Amino acid sequence: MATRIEDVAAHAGVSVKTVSRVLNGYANVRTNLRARIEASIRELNYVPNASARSLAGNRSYLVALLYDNPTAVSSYIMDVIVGVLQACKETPYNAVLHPFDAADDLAARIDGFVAQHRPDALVLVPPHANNAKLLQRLHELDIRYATISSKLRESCIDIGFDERKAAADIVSHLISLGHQRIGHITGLKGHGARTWRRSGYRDALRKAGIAYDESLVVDGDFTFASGVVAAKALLDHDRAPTAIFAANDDMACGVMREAYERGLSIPGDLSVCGFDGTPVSQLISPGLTTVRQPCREMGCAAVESVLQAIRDPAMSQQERLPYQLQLRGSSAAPGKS
Amino acid sequence: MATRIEDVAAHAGVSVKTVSRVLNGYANVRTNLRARIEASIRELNYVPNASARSLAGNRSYLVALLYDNPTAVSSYIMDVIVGVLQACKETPYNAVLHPFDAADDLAARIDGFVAQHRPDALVLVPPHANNAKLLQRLHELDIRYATISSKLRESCIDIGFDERKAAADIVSHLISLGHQRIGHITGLKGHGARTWRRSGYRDALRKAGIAYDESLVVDGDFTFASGVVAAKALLDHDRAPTAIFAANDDMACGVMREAYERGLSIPGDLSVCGFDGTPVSQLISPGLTTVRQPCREMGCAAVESVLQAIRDPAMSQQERLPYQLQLRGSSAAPGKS
DNA sequence: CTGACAAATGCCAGCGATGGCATCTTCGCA
DNA sequence: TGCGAAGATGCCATCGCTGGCATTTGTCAG
Repeated sequence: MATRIEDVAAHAGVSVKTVSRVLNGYANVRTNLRARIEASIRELNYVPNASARSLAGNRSYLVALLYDNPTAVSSYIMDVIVGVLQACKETPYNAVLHPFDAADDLAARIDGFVAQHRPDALVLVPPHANNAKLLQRLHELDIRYATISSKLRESCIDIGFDERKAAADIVSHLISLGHQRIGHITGLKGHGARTWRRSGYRDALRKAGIAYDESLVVDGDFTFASGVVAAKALLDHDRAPTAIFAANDDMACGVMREAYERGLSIPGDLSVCGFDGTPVSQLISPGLTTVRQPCREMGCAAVESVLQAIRDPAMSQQERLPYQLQLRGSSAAPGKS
Repeated sequence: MATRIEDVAAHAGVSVKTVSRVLNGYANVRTNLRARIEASIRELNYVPNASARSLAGNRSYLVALLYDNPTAVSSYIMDVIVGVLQACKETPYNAVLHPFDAADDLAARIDGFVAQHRPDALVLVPPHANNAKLLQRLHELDIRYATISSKLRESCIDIGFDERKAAADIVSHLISLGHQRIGHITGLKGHGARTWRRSGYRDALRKAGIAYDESLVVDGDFTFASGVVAAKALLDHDRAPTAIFAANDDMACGVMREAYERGLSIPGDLSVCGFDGTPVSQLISPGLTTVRQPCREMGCAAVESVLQAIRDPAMSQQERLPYQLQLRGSSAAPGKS
């Protein structure tokens, strides 16, 4: 039914093996022959059969993206996915998405997944990227992988950005506007992001010589609802902050909701900053000041690095991508309407 | 390296073929044998190699999701993706995402894709779902597919929901609140969604006996920016509407932005409704009244139907899924603060 | 108990590509 | 001009599994 390599070989008058060489980019094919074969390929509209290739070559041309939370894909993951797909587009590799429930014993389930699909490489995002047992197992299985995280672990391929500094930057922005009492809503316990962003918050205060006030730091869990609850607490404070830095955009929206309910004007009565740069940050009014995480770029870079590592197995690489402060209407000098 | 079917056969003391029968769910295997083989499979942690299976069986166990707009995955697509992945999880099938630029000549490019991956089924979302040339080519190639659209074409598998009625419902909601002058911002020309939603808008007006006023209908293109522009036009109208129904949530956010800039209160001075039920509709303040499209459910249903059609090739099926009106703070009786 | 038929099981080829090795060219240099 | 090495090309086995058909086992009526 479809064209096979054999057809191409016959059409070009060469052996199957030579066509295979051209397909796989081997050097030792005479220039004119290569041209003839390439012409035949185009003419016959030949595309190699992925299954046969994978079976014979013991390569799958598959890059698997493992992520958590199969029921609600965050815009974070979405953006990473876009980057991954984009990076694959330029290569013979294809992406497979695989939601893996973090609750499961991943280290055990990964074997089945690998046996079935034999991906040539994996890309892991948090929290899997920080699952030591999983990484351990991947080493045992000798599978190349890239992690996307801000940990920047050595001896692996790890793509990230400087979350701590980004958080510090955004808080410094608030300080430069004149804010002295700045509240912070943290992320979910156990997530690296929680720690990095809170550390950045403290860094900025320290740098500005502002005393750290523990009562201005409230636990959140990255959800909108937790942002609302935390905002209530902060706004009920007897010396309420004039600005709030939420550890992500959803919680910042929660703060804006609570401000709305109380009739507080933003940024007149309260400045609000988020983190992530999700679509909502642009759509909400006023626009939300935030940090855009380079999600797409990280997805892209992860795939590129890990594919490069297939060619040069010795490679290990840590890469920090640039982030962007996005200053919008939700932050302004305190007390200004 | 990994376990093969041969190992399982040896372990269970049967032929490879019999193991294959068990794997593929053939009926004619004696019960005790089947149990023994299943035990061996579990014990050895055996998972069939997908490439070999696909090559030998001329089936790929792949469902491909074709979508447009590779640079910015909309939350619509993302939700469909979640549904598709979810539906695959229960089956031996896997999903492959394939962004296809609508600008390209799809009907031509599809051949290469099919030759390479031999997906057993395709799922198409708009605008590809309405690309007649593409569908034609798929018929020629004899590839099963499901479309997700509200067109509900006969003789195909088509999953959708009643967009027109949903739009009418939401406008009726505004009317029931007491609004008489209701503006509408349309979707992008050429999109079915534009037509259906506008028709629903007219249906609701007609049903309520409100004259259709063309000057209250302004072109948009589904983007936030176009929402802002359209809102300016409507609010500058010498008899400005008291409510605006935007054909999607992003444009509704644009309306809210323009209201914010003008110091208009929502819903006090202006009620706003969107369409889609994207995450932003919950995060924004006040919450946006909208229609939640059953995206995830549609993705799920599309896969289920098309896989069913593989078993029963004669099947064709149209399914309309329920949508949900989500009434939130952005809509209220006119003139009420 | 036997024969005939149905059900269960096994054997072997083949899916479409690549890898290893054998063979054939080409080319440089004595 | 001839020879050897390097480079180009081809042949055949093989990857792990399923399909078709042959063979074995089981069942039941006569």
